[in-house]
Amino acid sequence: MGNFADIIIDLNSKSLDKTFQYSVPDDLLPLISPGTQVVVPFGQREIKGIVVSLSDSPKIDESKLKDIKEVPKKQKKIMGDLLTLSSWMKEYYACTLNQALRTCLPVKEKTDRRRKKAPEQENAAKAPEIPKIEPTLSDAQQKALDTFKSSYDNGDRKPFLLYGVTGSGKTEVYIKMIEHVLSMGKQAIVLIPEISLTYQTLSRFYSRFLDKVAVIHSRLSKGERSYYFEKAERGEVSVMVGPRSALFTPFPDLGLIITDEEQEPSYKSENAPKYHAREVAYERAKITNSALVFGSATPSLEIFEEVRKGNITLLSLPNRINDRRMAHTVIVDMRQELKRGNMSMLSKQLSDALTETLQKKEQAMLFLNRRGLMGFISCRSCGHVIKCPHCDVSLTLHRDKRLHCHYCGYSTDNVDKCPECGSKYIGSFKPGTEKVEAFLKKKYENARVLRMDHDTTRERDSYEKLLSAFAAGEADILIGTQMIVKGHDFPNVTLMGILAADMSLNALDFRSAERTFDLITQAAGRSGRGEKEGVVFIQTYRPDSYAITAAAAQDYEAFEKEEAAYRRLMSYPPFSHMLLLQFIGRKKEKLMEAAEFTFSIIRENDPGLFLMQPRDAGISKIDDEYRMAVTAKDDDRGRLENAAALVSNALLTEKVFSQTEVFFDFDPVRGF
DNA sequence: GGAAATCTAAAT
DNA sequence: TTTAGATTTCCC
Repeated sequence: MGNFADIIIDLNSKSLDKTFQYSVPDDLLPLISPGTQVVVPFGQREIKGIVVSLSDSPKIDESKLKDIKEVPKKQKKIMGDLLTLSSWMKEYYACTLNQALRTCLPVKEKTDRRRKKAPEQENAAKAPEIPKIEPTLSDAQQKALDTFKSSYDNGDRKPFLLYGVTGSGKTEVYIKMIEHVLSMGKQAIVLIPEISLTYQTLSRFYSRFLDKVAVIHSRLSKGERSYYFEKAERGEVSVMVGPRSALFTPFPDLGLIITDEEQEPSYKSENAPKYHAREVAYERAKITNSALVFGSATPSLEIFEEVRKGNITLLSLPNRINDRRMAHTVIVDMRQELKRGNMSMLSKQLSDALTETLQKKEQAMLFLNRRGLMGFISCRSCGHVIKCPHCDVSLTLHRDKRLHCHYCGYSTDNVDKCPECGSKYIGSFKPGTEKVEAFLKKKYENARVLRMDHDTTRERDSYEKLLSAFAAGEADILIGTQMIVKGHDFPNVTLMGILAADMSLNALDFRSAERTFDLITQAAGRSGRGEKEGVVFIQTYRPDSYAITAAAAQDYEAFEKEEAAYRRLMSYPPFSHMLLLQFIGRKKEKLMEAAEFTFSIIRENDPGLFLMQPRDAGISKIDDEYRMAVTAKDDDRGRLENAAALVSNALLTEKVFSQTEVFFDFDPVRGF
């Protein structure tokens, strides 16, 4: 019985997206079932694989079958529900089964010998420090919790959206929801966007769940992550908090998945399968009969549309706890500033407010989503822009007096004359965080300025160090990119300046308004979280755009209404589905042939499908690789899955694809 | 993903 | 005709 095993080989190739059959030696028989990781001979060498099914008969000539070599001691057996989830991902995202399995089994089995300290001791050390406060819930919080509980107890598994402004106490509601499912002997997963894994949020989970909670984040080594997953599997922890990969925690009896800040783009995976944690959470909850909760202050249009259709139950937390007021917001029209002769990056209003804030010994945050000194060097005579020789992007000047590419890491000396026409009138435009930092240090001599961006947070723990230094009042101004706007709670911050609010608005991407609204709203939420009232200045060249005005008014519904109308008109998600076929390769001509071929076979197979002609990607070259795209749209996602499957099969047989890599991205969240 | 097998073209 | 280099084919 079951002497033959169908195995997926753990090699990343489209041509290996099928099972290979092996015979199971008698001594290994009791160890093997679907989901077991094994080592098998494959070609000349030995490769890992995963058993997906067992059978009693060989499907090819038995003499050709090889034996399974071994079942590794430290073996990662994939849970039954994750195996089901993998097959779903394969179809839904048009990836190989191996890619799906790797995603669901994200930890390589190589245990890190150099683990510095046993992670559970960290927890134990942290927990007692923090008083176990159980705040009494507000009426709205209590109501949300009661609705969840009764629905859960009734076995109703309709998902929830916990919709509450920043500071309305969502975390406390999550904690109570988790306690409820834990009391039933189940386990819970809490997804948080990478960037908002702050000490403040985490310490609340630690103090309430003590050693029952584990936290994973990208700074952990493979071994540490593996260690927590094993604890989860053995039932030693019951709550897993982490970024999208935490979704695949192998809990034996999962009962609840919470996705906080569900609108965050970091929930979308960048590599195949390009899955969205929101969708996978939906599916895993369905498979395991778990409850599902999304949380947001600015819900994605996807989730809000589901609420509107009645597929998701809305739980509202309309007010900040202690009825603390939202900050006062001011839109500053930078075109007027320019007219008045103010060429500076700070408007008169913002710089006056900053002076006042510093005088009052309060703190200020300035948000600018561009790092470096200057994001653009161009010639005033001929208009030539200095670009990266390997990428289709302009170079950024940094403080080391060199020009850097933010995409491939290339750098070169700054220029003093135009390399095209030789003119010495070569200018720099678009200041970045470094420039603002330098400017502030000069203008406000006595102010202590901290900068937080990709460049100042490279080292391990530097992120936490910067934040805790600012929280401790060791600086007066924090200037930073989007990593400063999420989730942090600095009670002494009373001023937030958003220096270039339309930057994300100008991205050539149908989600740019949504992203802009979200960033501004989040940023605005940083100011005035303590006793003192806060103020927010939004500097923009497009003061009338609805993303800006709605964010300034902290009016989600107004924004959602406008944006939904636009998306509906253009048949963009969530009112339609989109398939973005991405072509990447070193040979431009080959790429074009592949894209054109793809276009024609889809067109031939489904003539009625909305399909756009092949085009260059928004960034047409990165790291010497050219990029092209073909886009399809349809209400019926299945129709797009069919198109993807068609292309996927063609990849195996058609040699036009030989020099080109093709990626499938359904309902993309960022430009390409 | 990598080794072996097969194809391709240009050097002898 | 040889041979290195590029491309394709297998792998249970």
